[in-house]
Amino acid sequence: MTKARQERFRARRVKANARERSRMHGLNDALDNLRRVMPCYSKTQKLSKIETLRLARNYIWALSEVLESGQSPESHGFVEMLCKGLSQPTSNLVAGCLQLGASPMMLNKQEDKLGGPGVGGVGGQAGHPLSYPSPGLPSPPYGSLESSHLLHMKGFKAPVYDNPSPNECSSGTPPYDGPLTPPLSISGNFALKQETSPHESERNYTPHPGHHAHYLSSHHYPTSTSSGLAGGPHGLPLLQASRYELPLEVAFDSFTPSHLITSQMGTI
DNA sequence: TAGGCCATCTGGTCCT
DNA sequence: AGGACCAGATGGCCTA
Repeated sequence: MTKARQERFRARRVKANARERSRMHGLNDALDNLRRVMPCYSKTQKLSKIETLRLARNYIWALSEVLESGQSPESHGFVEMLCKGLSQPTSNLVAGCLQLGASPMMLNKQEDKLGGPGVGGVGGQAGHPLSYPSPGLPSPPYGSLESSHLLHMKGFKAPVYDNPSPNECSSGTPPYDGPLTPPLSISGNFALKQETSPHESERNYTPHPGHHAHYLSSHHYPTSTSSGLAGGPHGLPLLQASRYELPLEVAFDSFTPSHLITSQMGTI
């Protein structure tokens, strides 16, 4: 191999690396967008990639069940569906989000709220990273489900998977054995216009950057006094922020489960 | 220190 | 040839 050829090869490799980085950044941006529409989203306490995908699958599945069977999204079954196959920390996180007031995580949210910019409130949709196809419709279920749609569940118990099946996967989360295909297509609900990540154009290559986000894992489990689900930091989408900023009464009044259903029905 | 999670690099494969 | 996609390897960061 001549030196010139070696240089060409090297240049090609460098170019390919840059493309690969860019591709993975795009993938991560998409994953981040997915995180934002999950029932429990926090910029500072991110779900891991795998847990995000699992929760997303469960979320679609659970919403489909709600639509098909008329089951209340406040039901225990709904929460169980959401938590199916998730790791225990994530299950507890989801359950904690859905319990709101009683949850230690919500206390953390409250703490974060105090340190936040104070944005939010009803009608904060304009700041949401996703634009809605029908501005006149009630808020989409995502972003408010965990607080408003299950907020007043009384006596709700978090489904904790203490005894995962023997064939659980290496990450410590049990394999999902439920139906993989939702009983009803709700793809329309997710046909949302994507916006380009604000960081996309300004992202520069930094080899092995430090990790700034905390991912939910067994180590980051929010029962720890120091961690927890922090919410409502600067830059939170308004709708997202509203979940943390709204007084509970407002959240109750504004986003009832029936709103969820009608919103869902309206978009189909 | 171990384990989990991540970003990046790299070579292989497939497609245009 | 070059780009997209994929999976394995590697090493860093973080927490218990």
